[in-house]
Amino acid sequence: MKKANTNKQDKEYSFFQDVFEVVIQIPKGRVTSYGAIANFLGTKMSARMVGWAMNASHQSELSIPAHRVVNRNGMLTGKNHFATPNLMESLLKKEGIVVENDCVVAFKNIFWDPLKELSL
DNA sequence: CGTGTGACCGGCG
DNA sequence: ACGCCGGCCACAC
Repeated sequence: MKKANTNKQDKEYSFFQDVFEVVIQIPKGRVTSYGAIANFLGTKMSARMVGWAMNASHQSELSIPAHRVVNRNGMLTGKNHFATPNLMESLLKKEGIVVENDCVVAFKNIFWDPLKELSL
């Protein structure tokens, strides 16, 4: 047994868990972008990982409000990965967020930056 | 152990 | 203004 390969094995928490923790803390009626979360984690360049983590959110036992996470354009890019494509939009509307043409209206207004909010 | 992929972002032509 | 391309990290096969 050698191979130690990824030493992060030592950590029980995975990159996903970190992302979930942040997403869960998103206030109701607010939205954030993958890049913002990635930046908060320190990997702004790898915003893709955030999206990837969201993919695992379905398997996560925790309830991950992935519908509050959109791309920097405010577009519901990940809606296709939900149980139903219209689920993401429905959830957002329920929270008072206006969605039009799969795009969050006033995205900048309700944008929630973990770096600014959590980093206080 | 190598390769591929992925719900992104930013830069360049 | 628009479209294409590379990059970056983590996970699955």
